[in-house]
Amino acid sequence: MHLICADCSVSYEGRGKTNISRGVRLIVIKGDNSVQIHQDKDIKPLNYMSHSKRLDFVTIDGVRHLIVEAKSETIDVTIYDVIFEQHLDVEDEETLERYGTEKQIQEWLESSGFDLMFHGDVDFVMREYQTGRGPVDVFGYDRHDGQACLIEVKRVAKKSDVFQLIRYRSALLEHADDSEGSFVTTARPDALRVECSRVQDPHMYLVATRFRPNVRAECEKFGIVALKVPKEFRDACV
Amino acid sequence: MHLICADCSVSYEGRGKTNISRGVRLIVIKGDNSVQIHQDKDIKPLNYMSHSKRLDFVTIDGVRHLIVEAKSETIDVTIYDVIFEQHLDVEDEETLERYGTEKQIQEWLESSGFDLMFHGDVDFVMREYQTGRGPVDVFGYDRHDGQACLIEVKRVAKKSDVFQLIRYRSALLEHADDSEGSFVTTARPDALRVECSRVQDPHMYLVATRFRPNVRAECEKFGIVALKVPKEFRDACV
DNA sequence: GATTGCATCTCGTCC
DNA sequence: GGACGAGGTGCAATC
Repeated sequence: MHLICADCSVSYEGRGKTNISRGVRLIVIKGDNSVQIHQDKDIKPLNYMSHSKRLDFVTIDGVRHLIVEAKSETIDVTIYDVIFEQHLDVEDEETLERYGTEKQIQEWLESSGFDLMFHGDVDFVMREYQTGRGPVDVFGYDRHDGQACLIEVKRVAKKSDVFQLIRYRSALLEHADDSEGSFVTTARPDALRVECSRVQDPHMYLVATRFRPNVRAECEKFGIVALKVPKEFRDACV
Repeated sequence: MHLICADCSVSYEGRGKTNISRGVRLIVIKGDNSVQIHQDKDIKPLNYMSHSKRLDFVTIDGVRHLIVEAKSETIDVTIYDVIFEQHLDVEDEETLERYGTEKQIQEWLESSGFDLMFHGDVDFVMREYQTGRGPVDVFGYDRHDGQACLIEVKRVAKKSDVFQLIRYRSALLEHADDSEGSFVTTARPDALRVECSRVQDPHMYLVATRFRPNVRAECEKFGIVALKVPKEFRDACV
């Protein structure tokens, strides 16, 4: 890792186009050739480049430049004065362990949380079921009336997730008109089938650890059941 | 700005939950009390905190900890060994100037680009018109048939933008059923009106500097006109 | 290599 | 302070 604190100006051109005039910033050049230029505030760097092809220090008209180039992108750092410079040996093979992600909620539902979540009313069928207008996170069916259950899983539920569920529902109904036989089978050895004739009014569920304000109300408006992930999940996440 | 290169382990709990075991990393503490912990790869920090309320170095059982706390979030950095430490005076008031943003495309359309973009077929009415299911970026009306024009502006057009336009269209049609008089007026001094009776089949436009693959095809399927922002805009962006 | 969708998204902006 | 949406989003998983 190469740290430079310098009085510099930066210009970028590529996917977008930016300029910053002269100022003192921290330049971090990492072992993977990624570069980031930080101000003394915010998490995000002012400028950056993740997969640079070239990385050169050149001198133009007696002024030092750091030129970072990638496929169709360039950063030009004009370095007027170096205040501090340091090379560091930062060896670290560890990877971040995450808990409580959306994927883990889905896995927990599939492996053990389903009955707790739906009180035994819904059977798990499969994940990532293709509705015809994008895949719904979890597909189930109702034990009582045999209706299809569209279950969207989110860490934080937003209003747009409500609309997404509605889109899935209408796509499913369109699909039901077209096809003759039954939905879904491959995911389970027992070839659980949901008869098309019974997919007249798919149930919709929005499962999340947190609901943004108004989202529960929005759910109610469209007949979507909003369910909070119980603490049993969090406990299962070590 | 406070830089520490240290052998450390990090645990975070709050919005999510993460752990990283021992390794050598760079810790950056900025003047706004934000903290980030970097490996020697990637742009994004391994862990971070943007608006911390407290920031303490404490010693527990002879081991130094950096505790960073925000409202319902905590990072605990266990510091086993400091390899390098430095305080830097990074003063920089400059802000990033961006060019070619979505907002700038909208402004360019409104101020001068509209006729170039729509060949004089569409009149500009207003920006951020409320369709009833979210605001469309630009609202216009067709000079020839008087139909409402829903114009979505994107830097990069994705498939979901197509669906968004369709949602706006159906919301507009619902709205047209409900109301009696006319749409929109306040934005222009000449009180340009679009009669409800004429909003039977709103035109849809997707304006972007770049289209993801398949998006143009998707537009065609739903009768949306896909328009590329001309180079005149980029020239106007200095 | 291109695409898709999550994220402790971050960050501005507008209410 | 919350909500909403853009982003040079970054990044991993998937095809």
